[in-house]
Amino acid sequence: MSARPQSRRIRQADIARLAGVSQTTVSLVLAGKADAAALAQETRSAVLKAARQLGYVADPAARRLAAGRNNLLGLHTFMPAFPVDQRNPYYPFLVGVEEEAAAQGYDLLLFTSAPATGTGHREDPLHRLRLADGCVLIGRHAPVAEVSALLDSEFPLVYIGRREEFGDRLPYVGADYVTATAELVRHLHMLGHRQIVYVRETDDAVASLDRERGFREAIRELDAAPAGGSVVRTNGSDLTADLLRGWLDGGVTAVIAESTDTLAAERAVQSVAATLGARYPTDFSFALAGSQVAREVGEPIITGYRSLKREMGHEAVRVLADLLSGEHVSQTRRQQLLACTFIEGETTGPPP
Amino acid sequence: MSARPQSRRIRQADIARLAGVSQTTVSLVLAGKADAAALAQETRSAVLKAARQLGYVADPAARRLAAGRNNLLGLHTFMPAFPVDQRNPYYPFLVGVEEEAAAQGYDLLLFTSAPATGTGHREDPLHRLRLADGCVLIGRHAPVAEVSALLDSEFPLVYIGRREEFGDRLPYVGADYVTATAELVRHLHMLGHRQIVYVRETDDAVASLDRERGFREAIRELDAAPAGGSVVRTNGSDLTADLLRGWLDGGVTAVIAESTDTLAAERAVQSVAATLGARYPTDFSFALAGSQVAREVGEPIITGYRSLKREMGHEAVRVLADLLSGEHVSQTRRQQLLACTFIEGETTGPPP
DNA sequence: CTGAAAGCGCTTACAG
DNA sequence: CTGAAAGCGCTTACAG
Repeated sequence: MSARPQSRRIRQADIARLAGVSQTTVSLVLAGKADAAALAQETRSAVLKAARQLGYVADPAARRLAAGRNNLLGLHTFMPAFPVDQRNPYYPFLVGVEEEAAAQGYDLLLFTSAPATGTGHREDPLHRLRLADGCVLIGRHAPVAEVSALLDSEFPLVYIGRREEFGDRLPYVGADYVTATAELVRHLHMLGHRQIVYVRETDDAVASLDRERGFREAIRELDAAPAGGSVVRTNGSDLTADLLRGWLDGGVTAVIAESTDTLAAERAVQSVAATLGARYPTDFSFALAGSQVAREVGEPIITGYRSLKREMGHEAVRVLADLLSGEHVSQTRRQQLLACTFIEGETTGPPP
Repeated sequence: MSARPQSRRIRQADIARLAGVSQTTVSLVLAGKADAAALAQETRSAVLKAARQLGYVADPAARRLAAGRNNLLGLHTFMPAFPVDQRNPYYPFLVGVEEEAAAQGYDLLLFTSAPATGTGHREDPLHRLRLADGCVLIGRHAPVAEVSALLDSEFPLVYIGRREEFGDRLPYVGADYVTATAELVRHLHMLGHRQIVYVRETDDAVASLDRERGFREAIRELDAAPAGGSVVRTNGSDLTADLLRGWLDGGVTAVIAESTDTLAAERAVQSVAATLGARYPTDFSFALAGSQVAREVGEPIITGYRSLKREMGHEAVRVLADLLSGEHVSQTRRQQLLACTFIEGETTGPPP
């Protein structure tokens, strides 16, 4: 027994029969193309009336197959769960993408299910993105082979977050972490800090590389009053209280923790600081290369920066829509970085 | 110029040619169905090898067209903007629907764009829901004609929220507002209140009718120590401080405000109470038939009840998925009400 | 001005 | 054990 809905869908052929015209004519009228202008007004109204009467809606798969598009924009995140929970750091992207998709007149297809289809051969889960006209992608890591395959077939894709694995083939809307992180360092330097430790994730996502680069560049440029800066990688559990103690004893007065979706680095620093009973900025200044996800009542505002996630979602959809409509999209817009907003919090101040 | 990829995709026919078999055989092998077991082992390996060699990927649109289903679940709210904003009272439904859709292996189609088609004819906006295999509906009011049309064509639909406009034709997952509101009244009665005013919306959504019914029934049942209960309708602006003053002077010691997505009743009461400088529960007890949307810091917790929105989203998708898979769904599950959770807040206490 | 026909890339009875 | 054929519901040349 097939699992398809028992109600036979209304097809163009049904409309054609009711209106007394050919199925081709129905297609022409409903497509609203230039060709339709050539059709007699009464033929058109007959078709439209019949279509309305029957509650016709085109089958997206058929349309996609025959014409190559269906007015659907896809959204996929490389995560086990879709970021529909508001505390998910990716949630604001979803809001932005949804808003702009609606504004552009596209419906949004959320590729939520992880395992793809149930049928036999293990195929690339990304293939089903092709059901939509184009797709917005989000995620700290992008599977290179799968995304490349999609790009090879010229499937329209826009990534939220800078990517460099695909050269100029993959359009993206990213955040300028390099500049924002450098700004953070200059802020600390201005406050008087001369020994800063940067704690980061162990994995080399592009976003992590960018933040670290901003840190290193800023340290290097501060030649007027040279600052020491060291970069430490942590998996979250290998950062001990003794280690932090050692840094502070050795003259370190400020710590920057990279803020990613795993929260590994920031949690690690916060946890050992708590063990030490250290207080910000009395004992040392603490800042995030990124922003606080959710501040509990009573907790201090942590210095850092915020990327304009919602706006990134908007712009990603705008670029995708332009790509789909065949408009020329300049290279500067195809791969752009949006500035972050500096957050001056309560955890940074003059060195002790 | 068509927007489709110029690079011709690899099709099953290409594999068939390379492997020296028919396209049907390729389909059989790649589908991995039971039929494939019957195929000679060498035929299968030849096909698989060729497929791998050519980098074959099935076209999802074609597959879905041929198989007759989309694997798409729709979600539509009868609102101008989609409740993707976390402060929207419908947001938790979205989360629940998304989670369960993912769990059931369906992708989620958000019908976000208001105006439907881009092409000519002005059609019923609901028609495009048919794009999915089935659809979850949310909203205080349901457009009867449009939803009926969908039901007539046996399009699988599940409503979140009780509906009575469609008899037993429309499956739903609602909240038991009758019981919850009655419980609220009994709570106030137990505290000693004998004169209670119930302030509600002016429009007769099903949810509003249910809450009022719970109020009336509870008042009627409290015959051991009879309580007075009156129902007042407000559009939000016609409730004056003098009116409230009059109630209190007349012996009313508790006010229940209906909490809907418009917030009309609860805001009206809160606002005139503020004008009067009244304090809860010192001057009178205040409760919501529903729950506080967002509590500001310093504000009291308001007594009321919470519907299990996320769970309602889950169950709605489960019912829809069962409907789609052709499983029998019992009538008690087709139209069910989930119990609400009582919230004992800080705004109710003994009468002054 | 309108229709017959081919074709998009698959699945699925049905033959043999 | 395998293939020819019909068909899913559209779009799009191409005829007339």
